[in-house]
Amino acid sequence: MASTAQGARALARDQITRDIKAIGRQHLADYGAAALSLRAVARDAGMVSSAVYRYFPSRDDLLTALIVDAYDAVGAVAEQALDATRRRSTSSRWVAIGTDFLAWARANQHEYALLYGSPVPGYAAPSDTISPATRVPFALLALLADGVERGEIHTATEIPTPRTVHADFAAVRSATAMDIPDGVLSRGLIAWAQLLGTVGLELFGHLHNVIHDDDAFFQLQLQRMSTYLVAGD
Amino acid sequence: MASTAQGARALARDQITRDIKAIGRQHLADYGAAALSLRAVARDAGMVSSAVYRYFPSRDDLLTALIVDAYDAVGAVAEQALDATRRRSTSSRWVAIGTDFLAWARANQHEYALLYGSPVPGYAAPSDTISPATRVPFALLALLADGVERGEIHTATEIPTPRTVHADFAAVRSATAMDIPDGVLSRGLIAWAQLLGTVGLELFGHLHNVIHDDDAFFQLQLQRMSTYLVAGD
DNA sequence: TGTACATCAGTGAACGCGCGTTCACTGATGTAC
DNA sequence: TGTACATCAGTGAACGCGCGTTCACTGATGTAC
Repeated sequence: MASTAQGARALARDQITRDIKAIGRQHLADYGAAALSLRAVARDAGMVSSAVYRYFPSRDDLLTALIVDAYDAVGAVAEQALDATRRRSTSSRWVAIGTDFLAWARANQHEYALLYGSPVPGYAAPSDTISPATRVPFALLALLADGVERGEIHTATEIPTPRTVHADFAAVRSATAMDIPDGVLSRGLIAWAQLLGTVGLELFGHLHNVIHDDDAFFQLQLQRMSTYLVAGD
Repeated sequence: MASTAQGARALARDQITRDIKAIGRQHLADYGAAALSLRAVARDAGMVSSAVYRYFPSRDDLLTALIVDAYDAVGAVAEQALDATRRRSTSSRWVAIGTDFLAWARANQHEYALLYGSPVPGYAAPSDTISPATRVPFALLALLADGVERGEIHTATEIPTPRTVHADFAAVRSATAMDIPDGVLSRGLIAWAQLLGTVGLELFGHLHNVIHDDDAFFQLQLQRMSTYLVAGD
């Protein structure tokens, strides 16, 4: 109960805050982040524009709230995929996470662009967004740590990690308390970049007229990447 | 000479067109694509806003011209890297192209975002942009074809290509007249996506406070990817 | 070489638009005694 | 249970802003004879 269920006024406030965010999300989906306007949201919410200021102190705060929600949504998708596949091989878990990630991105194109595309001009993400932003990468790291522990991931490597990068990787290990060797982290970041890159290629239209069966293509690439992730160097 | 050197009026027209584009490019770099405004460009060009309409029929046409220029610029970078490394191994050529590509992206962040980031809201790229957009991918395909011909790229694969994707890949082969096997094309697209993904991760700030030596990190990832590209499956 | 006309770059005012944000206000809901 | 006051959601008007685009115009540059 704590802070959730207080007076009727507080309940109404929470509800309307949610409504405004929902409308904002819809506007994001319809027109994109740069076009998100408090006045338009207010219109759709059936209130006068100044009323929205009772809920969000500025346009950017609304945008921040939407970004946080989006990071949480896609983070939950990744975590859930990780959970649901606990019994499967590391490589097939990678494919599963990637598939769900793409599905979310397709269903929420503008939110995806907001999180992983070019930054919104004039908007500087505040620190509130940092922690939710780590949920997906964290889930991927957990997958790697799991795979290493199970002995499913090839850990030896012939490619040396530069000293400075080794230090950064070591910091990741201690910050997450996950014991993932340099080579595996490097390969993991390749796979993560490849996932983002492929989703971007599809969503932003760079595969138009080149790849026609997007699903089959994406599966093939995920498959290949997952093999590399567990067995490559 | 043809159409380049005509009367003085035509020369002046070309020059001012170039000036306007240069200022537009600067505005892109300073404020981003969504903030590109004809009025602001006109101000900086020392003309009244309506005068710009003598050179570009609308804001979107100016944006299109900038996009075409940017695709041509980065395309030239890739082609030049390909040319300059003709004597080197396929894997080191990949690293070279990737390095130059990143350098261009860093030096032209907003242009990079314009080409490979999220689409500009409300702007639909006209067909004029298609052909310049293919220059980088085409250079990469040429690298792959070269590598295959020289026998430097491992062509066998244990991962089957779905029928529909095979058809798309076959279309690429016949459109480009380059004989690149399915598996190599698939790996090439992984590498291309990985390159875009990694550049995006860096430019859009997702490696902040995680990776500190960006150059070393990028080199490591390029290195690893190039090994996979020529020798992986 | 000189004149008459056509072309074209650039001007300045105006159009209508939507935006973020502020502010004094009204009236309903909640709280303390 | 009832009254007095405080809190707060929502109103409506206003501010100043920058934008894309149009239009009738002026004056300079180019072209045809």
